[in-house]
Amino acid sequence: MKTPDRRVQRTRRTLREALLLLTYEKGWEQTSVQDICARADVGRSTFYAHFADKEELLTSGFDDLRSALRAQVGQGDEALRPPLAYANALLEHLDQNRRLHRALLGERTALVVQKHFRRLLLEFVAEDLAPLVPDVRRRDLAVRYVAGGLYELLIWWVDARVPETLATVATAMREFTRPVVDAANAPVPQAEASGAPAPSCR
Amino acid sequence: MKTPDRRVQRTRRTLREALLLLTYEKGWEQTSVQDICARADVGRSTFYAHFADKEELLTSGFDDLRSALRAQVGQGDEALRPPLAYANALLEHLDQNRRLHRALLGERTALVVQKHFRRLLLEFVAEDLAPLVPDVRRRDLAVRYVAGGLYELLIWWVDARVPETLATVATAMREFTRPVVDAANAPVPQAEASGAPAPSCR
Amino acid sequence: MKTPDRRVQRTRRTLREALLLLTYEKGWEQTSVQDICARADVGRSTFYAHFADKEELLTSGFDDLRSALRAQVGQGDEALRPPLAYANALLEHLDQNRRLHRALLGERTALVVQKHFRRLLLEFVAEDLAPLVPDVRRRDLAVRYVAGGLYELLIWWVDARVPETLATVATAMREFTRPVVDAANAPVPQAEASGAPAPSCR
Amino acid sequence: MKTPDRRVQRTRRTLREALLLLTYEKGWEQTSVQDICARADVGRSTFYAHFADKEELLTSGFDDLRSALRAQVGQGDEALRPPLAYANALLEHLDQNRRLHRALLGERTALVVQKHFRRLLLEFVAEDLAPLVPDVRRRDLAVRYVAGGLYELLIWWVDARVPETLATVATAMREFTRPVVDAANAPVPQAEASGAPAPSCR
DNA sequence: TCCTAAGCGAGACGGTACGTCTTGTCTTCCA
DNA sequence: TGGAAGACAAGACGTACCGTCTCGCTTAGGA
Repeated sequence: MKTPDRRVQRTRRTLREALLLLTYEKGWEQTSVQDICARADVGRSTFYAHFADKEELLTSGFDDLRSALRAQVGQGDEALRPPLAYANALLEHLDQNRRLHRALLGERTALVVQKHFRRLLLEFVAEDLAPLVPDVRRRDLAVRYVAGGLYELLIWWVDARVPETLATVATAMREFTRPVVDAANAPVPQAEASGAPAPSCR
Repeated sequence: MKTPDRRVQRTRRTLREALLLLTYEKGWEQTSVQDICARADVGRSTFYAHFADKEELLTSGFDDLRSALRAQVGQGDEALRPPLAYANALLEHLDQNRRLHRALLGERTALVVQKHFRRLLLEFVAEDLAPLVPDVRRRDLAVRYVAGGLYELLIWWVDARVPETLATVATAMREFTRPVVDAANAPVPQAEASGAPAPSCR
Repeated sequence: MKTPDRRVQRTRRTLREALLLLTYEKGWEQTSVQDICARADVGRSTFYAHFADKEELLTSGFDDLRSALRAQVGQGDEALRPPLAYANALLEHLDQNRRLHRALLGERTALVVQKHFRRLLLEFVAEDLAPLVPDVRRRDLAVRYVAGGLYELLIWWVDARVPETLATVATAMREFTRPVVDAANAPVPQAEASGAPAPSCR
Repeated sequence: MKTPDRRVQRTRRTLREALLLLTYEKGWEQTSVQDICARADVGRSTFYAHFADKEELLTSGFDDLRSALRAQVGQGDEALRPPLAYANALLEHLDQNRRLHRALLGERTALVVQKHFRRLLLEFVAEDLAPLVPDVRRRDLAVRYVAGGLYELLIWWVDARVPETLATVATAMREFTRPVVDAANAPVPQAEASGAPAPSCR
């Protein structure tokens, strides 16, 4: 059994905080390991003793959101659980830490952060659609589309100067997603059926 | 009237080619200005005489795609033009230069490239929805959602090891987008109306 | 036979003036060819059409002083001409262009300029001592010593914030030099005769 | 109290040696920081971690000569100590490292090196004359003259292809200097007293 | 008076060095 | 003995000059 060694924990925590603070201040890419260490008052070699990258440092603290959302989804029967159950929780989380997330997801963000967040969304959406769209290939397409739509919606909302209300966005997320799911379940049309007579109910 | 000076054009073109080639080979971030110059057989100072960054070099050549697509949209009456008119052109373009675009948009890409591509999509989708969704705020939401969906679909397709056929993706793009547009035009429900009486045809 | 073409003369003159002005303002080393051309309003390629270096540009204009002084020495019989005949002329010249010479000879100067000036002095002193010190080897030593002494005296005077009067320096130059000449003509002591019985009058 | 860390010392020493060697080989100005680092097998960034310039590197090692000479002067009573006590030590030092000093002081040298060396001489001569010439202004003049004379003599000797013997130069230094000191103490003549009756003993 | 050779500006280009910055490894010291 | 401090190599960055060159315009000076 290994010793926790409080110093180690303290060091890691301090580094994480410094990273977030600096990312918020200057953007992810402009934040160097040197900066982080300076801010955290930690030797640079110490940093590398704990993490290989600043990316790894970020990753190390990224699971919090994931598990928080996971809790929101609940443990009810999968089939009965409504899709986008996590939507409000997610929006509230973003809303509360808007400044931080703006730094992490906004215009100046780095790939790494996006990657994690997008992967998170893909994962959740995939779970959502799993019971709803039986055809795997259709589902795959839909999952991408929906996850992408949600992602764009979210970062736009987070980064907006005067954002829409939380409720508006939550509603839009659901309203837009539902028909996509329906479309994914509709029979594949032969061609791009030109002037479809009644496209509303399809 | 200023003289074009063919040397300048040649230099810039050579540099652009080198950039794409190297990005394809090693990824955007791993490609240094030095590499580009070496490959293009151009002095490093010459590079900086033309571009401030490798990013600027990229940007400078990014308008080709934009205008190519713009051409596809055609000049027909805006109201009659079908949405996503550019979809097939775009997909074909991506398909033909799949290797290059995989480098530019795939997993290892840099933010910069994504930013440009996403901006491009947002722009086109915005034009598409402008005549279709009168309410500005609803349209804004929908534009984001659709653009995000398309983006995710596209990069997934480009990066996939065994991708779906072009037709499949094109169809999906249209099938998923149409009902979102419809939803954007539907009257806003009061709340997340739980048991909606007749939510379309579902 | 070639024609002078006044433009050439004008260009060279303008460049020389710009060089001096800039050297005065920023020091020799800090003055780039670019600066000179900009100041002279002359194309950089034109500069290189005339001179290989900024050093060559300097050198090209350095003979004026030399010939001016040469004129002062006069054409009288060499044996009768007093040593340091040029001293006052030199001092007056330095005094009149003190600001410029401070730039050229002062603390921030470049080697090149020093080299020229010191060579000039060596030359003149050598001519002075030629008729006065018959022994060649002794003369050589003395020439160096005297030239060095004069040089140091001059640049100190030129660079001094509150310089001595011209007359004081001129007198010192002569007073210090005369006994050195005498010493050069004195019989060489055998060794550094420690307790020299009668080392002159000291 | 801080620890010396031998690596630091080693690095600095290696760099100094490389600098001298290269200056000897190619001249000061032609020696780039890159060269020095390559020769010393030291990273270029390491160089800049220690010194701001190659000039600073030179300066940092310039005190050795100064203190060596200082040691030669001894600590005897100042009044009794003979002037130019350091002359032989200096000449011997130059003689032994003639090749190096030829590089540092000879024709191709840079200002910086000259500056340091001339300052050194001025300093020592000033100390010599302090007890010998009471009048400050006269002394100042004499100090410059003598230091300049010595400097010119020395660099000429160092750079000569077939130099005079050390003894010859040492003797000349003393023989030339002594009467200058005398002259500095003589009453200032009203004019350039033409044919001084007994200039020998003045 | 023409017209031809030159002087000239503008500026592209390759090249070299600079001093700064960041990264990740490795060594040394200290608690 | 393991963590903190920091020396170090490697190498990219963007800037500043350099000296060479090519291109056209203009402007003498000789025909």
